[in-house]
Amino acid sequence: MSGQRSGVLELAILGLLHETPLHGYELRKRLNSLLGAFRAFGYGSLYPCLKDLLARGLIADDAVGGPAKPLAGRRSKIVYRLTADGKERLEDLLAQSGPASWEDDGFGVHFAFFGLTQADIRMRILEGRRSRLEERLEAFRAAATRTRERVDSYTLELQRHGLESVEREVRWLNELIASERQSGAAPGSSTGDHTEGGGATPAG
Amino acid sequence: MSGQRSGVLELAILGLLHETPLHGYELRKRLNSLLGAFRAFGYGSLYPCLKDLLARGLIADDAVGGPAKPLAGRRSKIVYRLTADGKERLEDLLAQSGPASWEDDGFGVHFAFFGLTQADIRMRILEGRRSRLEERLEAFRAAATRTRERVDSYTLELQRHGLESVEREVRWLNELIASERQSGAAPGSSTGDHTEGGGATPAG
DNA sequence: GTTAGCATGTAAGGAGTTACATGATTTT
DNA sequence: AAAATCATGTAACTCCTTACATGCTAAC
Repeated sequence: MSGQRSGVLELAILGLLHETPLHGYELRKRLNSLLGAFRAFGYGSLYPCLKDLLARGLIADDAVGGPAKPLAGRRSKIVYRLTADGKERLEDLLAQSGPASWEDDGFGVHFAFFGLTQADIRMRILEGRRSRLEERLEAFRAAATRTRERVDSYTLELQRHGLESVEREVRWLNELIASERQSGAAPGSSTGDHTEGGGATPAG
Repeated sequence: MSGQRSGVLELAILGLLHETPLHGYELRKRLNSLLGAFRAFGYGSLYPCLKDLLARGLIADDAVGGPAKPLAGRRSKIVYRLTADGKERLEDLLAQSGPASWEDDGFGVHFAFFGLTQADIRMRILEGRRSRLEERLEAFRAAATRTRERVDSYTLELQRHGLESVEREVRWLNELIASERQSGAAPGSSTGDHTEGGGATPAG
C-alpha cells in the first residue's frame, strides 16, 4: 500500500511540477506527450502516485475555486506544486546515474529532464546507456552465431529489425555524446540549471 | 501466488517449447536472444512461470539423468515439453489479435511466432499495430502544436527521436503488410503451420 | 438535451523484479 | 583448486494496470 515509489512516474511528475504547478488531468497529458514514444500512463496510475507524493510531503495541493479540501461539497481542480522536500528529492533523483537510468524507461524519463541535470551526470548516463545497448548487440551477434535455434523468416526479420533499431540508437547516443563533449569543452554553454556546487555523488 | 498468468512470458515459453523441449536455463537464453531487442527476463521470472505452467498442465517435465523428482538427492536438468493442453493454449493465444497484441511487448512476442500464426490473424495484428502507432504520431503532432509546454533542447530532441523511431516502425510495418498481401494473393506460399480449418475467431 | 471532453478518484490484482540461496560441472 | 558458467529455485516486494464509479462543463 503506497510505500516509497521510485519508478518512472515519480521522477516524471516531480520534474514536470518543477516547471510549473499543474492539476492531475493536465499533468497526464503532458506526461504522455513527453514520454508518449515509449510509455503511456492512465489516471489509475497517476492519481494514486500523486496521493503518495502528497503523503510524503513532496508535493502540495492548492485547490482552485474552493479552497483546500475538495471532497466535501463542491468538486474543483486540484493544483499540485512542488514543495522544498520535493525539489530536494527531484535533485536526488536527477543526480542518480546507476543502471536504472540505462534501462529503456528510466533512461527516457531522465533524458527528458536533462535540462535540470548536471553535465557530468548527463555524460555518465549517456555512456551507460550506450554500453548497455552495446551489450545487447553483442548478445545478438552471439545468438546469430550459434544457429541451432529457430530460423523462420519472421524470427529473422524481428531480429534484423531489432538489431537495426539498437544500432540506430547507438548512433544517436554517439552524436549526443559528441555534442556534450563540445559544449563541455567550450565554457559558458549549458552547464545545467544547478546552482549547487556539490561534488559528483556516485549514486547507486 | 501464481494465478492465471497471461503475459508475454507464457506465450514465449509455450512458443519456444512448441519447437523442441528445453530446460529452464537454455530456455532463458533463447528467450533473450529472441526478444532481446525489447525485453529481457531473469530466472526469477522464468522459473515461477514454468512452475505455474506445470501446475496448469500446459507443460510437463522430463527429468534427465535421474528420473522425475529432482529435489530429493541428486539435482539434474529438468527438461520441459509442451502437453496437448499446452499446444491448445498456445493456439488460442496465437489466434488472439486484440489490443494486447498491438502493445510493444505483446506485439514483439506474437510477431516472433508469426510462423505459427494464421495469415488473417497476422494481418490483423500488423494493421492493429500500425494504427496504434499512428495514434501515437497524432498525439505527438497535437502536442507539438499546443506549445506552452516546455521547450528545452533535450525535450525536443527526445521527441524528435521518438517521432522518428515510430515513423520508422510504421514504414517497416507497411513493408511487412505489403509483402503479406502478396504472399496471400499468390496461393501456395506461407499460409502458416495450421492444419485446423476453423473460422476466424474474433478474440478479445 | 445529449454527446464529448474535463476532472478526480478507488479496489483488486496482475506481471514481473530483486535479492537471496544453493549446488553441479566445466574450464583454466 | 579456483573461477566461470551451468542449473534451479523462493520470498518479498514494486510498480503499474484494469475496471469501475462519479460528477461537472462546454459544444453541437
